[in-house]
Amino acid sequence: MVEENKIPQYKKLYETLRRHIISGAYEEGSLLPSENELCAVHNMTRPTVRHALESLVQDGFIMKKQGKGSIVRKPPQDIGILSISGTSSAIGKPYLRTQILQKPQIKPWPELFHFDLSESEKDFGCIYMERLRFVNKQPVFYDINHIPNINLPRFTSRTFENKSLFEILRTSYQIEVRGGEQKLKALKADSKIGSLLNIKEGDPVLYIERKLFTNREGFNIYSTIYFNSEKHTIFGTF
Amino acid sequence: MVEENKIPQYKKLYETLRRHIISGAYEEGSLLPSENELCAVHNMTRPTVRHALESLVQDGFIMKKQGKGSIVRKPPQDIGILSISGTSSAIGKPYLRTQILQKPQIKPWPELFHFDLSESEKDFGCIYMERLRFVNKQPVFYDINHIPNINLPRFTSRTFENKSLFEILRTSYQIEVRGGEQKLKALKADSKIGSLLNIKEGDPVLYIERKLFTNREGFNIYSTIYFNSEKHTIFGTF
DNA sequence: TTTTTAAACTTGTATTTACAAGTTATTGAA
DNA sequence: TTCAATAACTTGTAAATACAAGTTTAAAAA
Repeated sequence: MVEENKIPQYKKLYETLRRHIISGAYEEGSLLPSENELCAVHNMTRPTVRHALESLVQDGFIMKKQGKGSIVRKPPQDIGILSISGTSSAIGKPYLRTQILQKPQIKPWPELFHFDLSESEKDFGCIYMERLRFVNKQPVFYDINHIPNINLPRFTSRTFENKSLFEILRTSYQIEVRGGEQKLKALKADSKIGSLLNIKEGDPVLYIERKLFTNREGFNIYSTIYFNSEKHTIFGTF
Repeated sequence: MVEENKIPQYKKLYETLRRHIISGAYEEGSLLPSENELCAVHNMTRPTVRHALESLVQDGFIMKKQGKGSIVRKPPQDIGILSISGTSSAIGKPYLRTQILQKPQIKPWPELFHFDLSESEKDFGCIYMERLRFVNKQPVFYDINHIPNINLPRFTSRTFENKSLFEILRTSYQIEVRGGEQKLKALKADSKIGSLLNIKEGDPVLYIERKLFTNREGFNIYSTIYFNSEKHTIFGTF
């Protein structure tokens, strides 16, 4: 009878609540249904519900208070790239458009790469994609992503327009970002970056190199980001 | 019979294991005792032990692997400016020199402030200080700090040379940073910043505004940072 | 009316039990 | 000896239960 049921219950509840919070079903500062109510509604026991809520706390979607309840926190709408929680919902949807400059394609790893690769990562190729993100029709965000091509069926044929790369990895492949490291600096835009981000050559841009660890052994995501901070800032909580 | 026993068992186990890991009792990459062993040794049940281990995972002290065990991770000594920590650990200490440009002094809050202040913060004045940090005799780091003047006896007469502001707050006043929010952007250096950081006017600098929450209610630390990323980057793990 | 008390919530901690799933070492057969 | 199957580990998920502790609400007493 149970067949497609590979995803743990607490994770399904996590996804459900997360979706509801992001979509605005719960007011910021309001209370989630109590643990016992969630038990009844979703037909689980309290430890399972609490497991889901703990993940939501960890990702900054709720704050718990003993005797009170779970308070909806609604993580920053804008670019939460600096915090682990925000990475998937990096940009608030209403004002954001994502343009795929380079659809995901399988390539060998670059000769000169900013980070050291594990053997398993080297053996498999990498999936490469470039995106440009717009806020209010202004380009603010140019990112280059390298993802090891380890068991990601149909990945290159998926559509990423207005969808979070991390959301797809998490919901379709059960790959979750567990942490990472990053380097930041301010750079002068060269002609390519300048034209992509619609700023003058020589103007300052925020440059970020990131390596994101996931729950899958030897599976790291590598991103290079150029950010136009003329009218926007990168926001992060920790 | 039970009297002093206010701290939950899982927390005590967390502290014990954390202490052992930091002290070096476990080799990096080695395995912690299995959950069942920990149950037996500390006389607790597995959920309790797992609760403690989850906290250790969250804090980066171990990595768990199904079927294998809990792998000791020994988190970086210097956490870096982008995660929860003070700026003094942003860069390896040996090469860092700190110059106090403006000794801590009590002032009113600025008229125009980047962040909203709570009432209690407004009522008390603020302590203001400016620092310039050098790596290899090159200035890389200029920071402006605003701290609410709430019960910090003798704070302005302390010496901060080569000492972490956050270390003093933690050890002398029991104030710990619990989290925060920050905004980042790339800016052109104006003449003042350029001369301070020894770069040309118009060169890009990394600009950071931070609000740090502490364990004391209504006590937040506000910092503005200009970073010379010509030869250095800001590194962070999360 | 105001204050205090108690009840009815909420989340926090903890035990006990069971089985699933991944890893490693051992055993047995080729 | 070599390889494959198995057993004995490990952590992961989940249920059912109990009580502690903090918060809110409503009832009772002043």
